[in-house]
Amino acid sequence: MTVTLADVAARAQVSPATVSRVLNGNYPVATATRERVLRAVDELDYVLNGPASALAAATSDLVGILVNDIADPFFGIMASAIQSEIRGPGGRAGGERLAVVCNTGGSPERELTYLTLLQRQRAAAVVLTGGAVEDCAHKEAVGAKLSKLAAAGTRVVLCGRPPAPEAIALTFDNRGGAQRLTEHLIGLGHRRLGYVAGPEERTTTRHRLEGHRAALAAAGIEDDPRLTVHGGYDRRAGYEATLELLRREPSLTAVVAANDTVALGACAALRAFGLRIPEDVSVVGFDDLPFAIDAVPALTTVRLPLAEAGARAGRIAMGREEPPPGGIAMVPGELMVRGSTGAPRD
Amino acid sequence: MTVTLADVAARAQVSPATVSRVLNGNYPVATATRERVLRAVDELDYVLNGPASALAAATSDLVGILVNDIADPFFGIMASAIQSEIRGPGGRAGGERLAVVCNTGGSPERELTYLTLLQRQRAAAVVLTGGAVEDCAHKEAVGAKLSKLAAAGTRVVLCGRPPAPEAIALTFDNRGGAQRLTEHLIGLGHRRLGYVAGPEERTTTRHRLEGHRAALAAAGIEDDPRLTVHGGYDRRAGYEATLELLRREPSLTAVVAANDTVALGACAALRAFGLRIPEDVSVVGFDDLPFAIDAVPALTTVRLPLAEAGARAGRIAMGREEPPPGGIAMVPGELMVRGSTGAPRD
DNA sequence: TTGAAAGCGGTACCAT
DNA sequence: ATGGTACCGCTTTCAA
Repeated sequence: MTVTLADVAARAQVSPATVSRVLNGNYPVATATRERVLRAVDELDYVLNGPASALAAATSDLVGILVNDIADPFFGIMASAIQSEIRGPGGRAGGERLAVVCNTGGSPERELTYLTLLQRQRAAAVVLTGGAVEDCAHKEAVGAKLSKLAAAGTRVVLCGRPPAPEAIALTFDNRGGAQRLTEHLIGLGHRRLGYVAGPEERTTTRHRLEGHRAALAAAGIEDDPRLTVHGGYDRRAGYEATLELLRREPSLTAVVAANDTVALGACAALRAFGLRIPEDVSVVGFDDLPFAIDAVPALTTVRLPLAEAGARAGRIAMGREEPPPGGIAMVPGELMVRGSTGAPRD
Repeated sequence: MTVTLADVAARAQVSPATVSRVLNGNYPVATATRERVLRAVDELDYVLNGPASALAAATSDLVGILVNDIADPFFGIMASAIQSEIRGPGGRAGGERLAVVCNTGGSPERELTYLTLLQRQRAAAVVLTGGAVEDCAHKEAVGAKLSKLAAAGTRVVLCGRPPAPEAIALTFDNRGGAQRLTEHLIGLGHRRLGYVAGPEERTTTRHRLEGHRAALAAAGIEDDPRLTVHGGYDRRAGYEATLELLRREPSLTAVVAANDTVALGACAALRAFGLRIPEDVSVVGFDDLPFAIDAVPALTTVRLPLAEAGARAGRIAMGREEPPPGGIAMVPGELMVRGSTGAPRD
């Protein structure tokens, strides 16, 4: 049968309480005793029972990370950064925390389901990453869940989505970044810009679009609604949206994509159309994904220190860093131009 | 305080046992009773206590997925597919399983640590993805851990690494794929091929390299050791290894990369050197990542049905699919040529 | 079909 | 510094 703490106690000739104290290291234990216990642990090849421990202590070592699309490197980088931040002291039983990466696929229902699952597991912390769905009912449901989680002692962090009273937030400057991206193209002389937006009803989609429109307005360019096409935050969506843009307005000289993954799809569509980048059409994308660098020499991106943002989220989640004033930290975008986005042809 | 199962029982005027049976749905309960219980659950907003449940039932709903690099889309795709496969009936309390994506970073120690953590959590299943480290001691340690996990009722699946007696394996044809990749270039007339290998002591690295060498040998091309450079499975490593290759042999006409991410780095390095792809140098990579498609029109890849492989791993992990004969299933690669890898210049 | 009650394996308070 | 021991909340025989 499986070895229990009592077995270890018996072998080390101490009480279960002492073994527990040694294992958790949060209580003074005589050195000789500790060694005896550790030896017994080793000899019996004892492994702590997580559920039992979590039950008794009313908390677990799990840290939930909700992402909209785990196959998107954007979230992989975030998750990676958070994960590398949650290790270290403070956790139970050896200080090892387990990151639980949950893939919501952008679905509101699954988001709630996962939050319930994490609540059920008595997670130590929960980090929600990426844009949030802008649906009133859903927003309320999530808010209620987060409140309950927080009340139960789970630390809650929002990363890349608007702040909420229930949690600490780490936000990106989506509006500002998008605005500067479009300004950059306008500065090069572009006037007919296609915009490949993200999914409707997503905060990131709306904010970035607002930034784009602000830049157009500031330059006195009419905002033709036909030049904005919505779709998912994936490559295929970028591909199809761009084809649609070309159908609607074959003479456009630049395409702004709501994120890098979408930008890749846009590039593919342009090429499929026989257009060269950036000689015929310039393409810019939001975010700063390593792989996008190679997609096309002239890809321009707004650099978001994603890894750093993720690391900060992790630190905040684990309570190592003082929550920012008002519970909100803003991570500004930093414009980065790679190669040259060409000037318009005609 | 938090609502417990006993509270629900009291409100529904039944015993805790009945509530438990309703929640787990694995026992006959009168319809009227069930409804009364469910109403109480709803009214009290009851959430099952996972640890308590796991403790009593001696098993949990957690499914561990070990990946070498969560920021690499390759693993994101795998994890995503597995995650979407593990839902459904069979799990405890509502059939909802929680995928735990663990990022080992390719480190043997962390791999073992995570396995221990999952063992501690009494995980329902564990899926190890990607190439394994080829160190005898480590291999033994992992084998021992897996045996214990299996003995404790955890299903163990290996996906993309060599089979082991302790588990069911789902393998890729690394040797064959790599061989055909190189054969393809040789067929185009290339004779001076650089090979950007993965990290040393990794099964995938060795097998793909073996395939490459087999192709060279079959074509009667000398295997110059200077034309093989090792590095990590990331973009930066591919970049640096390619620079090193160019330094050693400026006249090479093609580069074979051990995976797509590395291929991207190789492309970047060639461009930094002022070389055009594929006019000056052809590049091919292993795997089939969506983003790689856009990196350069002529990128050639070996197509691995990653999502399907991941899904199968998930199914096997959950016992929905019969383990393959001998516990091993082979997922063959399928050569896919995109655009044209050019013939050598001279 | 339902209830009673004995664990499951630790934790942490209270003693000593 | 260490031991004794009530719980933690749910599952699951065994009875009724």
